[in-house]
Amino acid sequence: MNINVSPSYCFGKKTNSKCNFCAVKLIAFCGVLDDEDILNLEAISNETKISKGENIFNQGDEVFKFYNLRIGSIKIYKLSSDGRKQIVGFLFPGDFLGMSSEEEYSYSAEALEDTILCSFSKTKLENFFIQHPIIEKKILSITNQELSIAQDQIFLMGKYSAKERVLKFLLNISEQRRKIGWVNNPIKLSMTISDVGNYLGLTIETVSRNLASLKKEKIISEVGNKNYFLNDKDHIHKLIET
Amino acid sequence: MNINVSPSYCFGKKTNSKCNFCAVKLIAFCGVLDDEDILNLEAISNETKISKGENIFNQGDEVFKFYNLRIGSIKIYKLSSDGRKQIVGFLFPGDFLGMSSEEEYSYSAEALEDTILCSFSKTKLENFFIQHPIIEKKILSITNQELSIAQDQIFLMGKYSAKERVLKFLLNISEQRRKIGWVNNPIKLSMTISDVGNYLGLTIETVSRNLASLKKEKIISEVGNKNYFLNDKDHIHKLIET
DNA sequence: AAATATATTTGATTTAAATCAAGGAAATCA
DNA sequence: TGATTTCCTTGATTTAAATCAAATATATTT
Repeated sequence: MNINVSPSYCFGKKTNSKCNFCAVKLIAFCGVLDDEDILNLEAISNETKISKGENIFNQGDEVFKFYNLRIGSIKIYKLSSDGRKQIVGFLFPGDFLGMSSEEEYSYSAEALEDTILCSFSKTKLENFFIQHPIIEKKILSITNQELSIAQDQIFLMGKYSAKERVLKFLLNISEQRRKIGWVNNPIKLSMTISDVGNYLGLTIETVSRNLASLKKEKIISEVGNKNYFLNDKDHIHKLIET
Repeated sequence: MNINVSPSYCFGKKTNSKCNFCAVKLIAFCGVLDDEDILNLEAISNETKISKGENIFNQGDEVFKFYNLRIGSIKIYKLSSDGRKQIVGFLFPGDFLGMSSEEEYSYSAEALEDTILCSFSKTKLENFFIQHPIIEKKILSITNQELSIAQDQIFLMGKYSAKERVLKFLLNISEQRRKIGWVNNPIKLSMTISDVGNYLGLTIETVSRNLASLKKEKIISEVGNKNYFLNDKDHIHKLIET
């Protein structure tokens, strides 16, 4: 018996649970479970650590695992057979990762910084879904959210100018930080300008020039390297109609 | 008792079922249900007819209904507050429509031709999901497929030239026709060139010019108005790396 | 079937962003 | 700590696609 555990946290099995003290518990897919069920989920989860620049999985690999991002950030991208690469999303703490409509992952996932994930065997988590329909419902809701984000990105690439894209990107990152309860202004970017450009359908040079011009117009400030402050969010929101 | 029903189709309740004779049954979300469950689904479904140019619902409307497209085709699009419009997808027979991660529809849906849908009250269909987990699983799979299609579109808009976009669009339509068991070459387009351009992030003129140039190069032929024949699919697939 | 409206094509010109090029700043490595 | 690599910025030039413009074809209405 562990006598070092603070009595105030000592309620039955909860004591041994990492999940109940997890920083992303409330924002992640597992947040819909009660304390007992979360222990059952924890029983089938493992910790996976990925170093900056390493891939979690590659497009075309057979789907064996699903992941939940706990610490760090990830870019997901698609490759064409002639070597062109398109980043289709960035993932942050709390985000779920790895589900596909096919037997293979439809994109690759690379850590933008040293990253820690919860990993689940595909079959075990799918069985867990059957026992706990609430979590499958939550995954469906998350997938619909991702679809909506992807459709917004199609809008951006079809209708926004380079300057609007860059500004919208900064707003999106800021909004994402707010949602997970982080400081959302200024925002320190974990991805390179090259990644930002790739994601937005622009070249590095165009992103750099537009960031420079936004700084010149005092719409944003750079406070430390790749750390951007959005000076007047209301004004910025008016610049980008949604 | 209906004595006019052909005996060979006369197995219990199935007799009265429209669903069991539905042309899109096998490709639609309801195709995973057995004959008995499909009758239960039919009991909560209604037929909705929409004329060409009419909207099924609008972006921002509260979600009251889900739909399954039976006959016709639909464009789904997003509007920004300054009036810009971006088509984010086209839907065809068998496609499911109307689910959102929010309380409101995140896009508008307009019929490209006279269209017939099965409609379901949101709450009734969600209750049906609880009784029939297999169908919720199917909806999750469909949503993941849609996400993958949206990510492919992001790739197209970020990395493909105008000519590649137009050719890929024709290939996609052809592939979609094949999947639902229709003639997939030639393909008669139900959307305008303006819609195609909007969807691909191009102007009408650019689409028209590129179709003309593909015709000149004998890669495609136009056999009747907006009816395109893909002359050598193997060759075309080599032109567009995936 | 003619009249009107809508959709498409083709040409001339412009332009936003890409490409080419080179120097400077950060990050990583030895 | 200095060396090396990777990343970012800024300038000059090019280019693919947009825009502007007008004619033609198709669809819809009367």
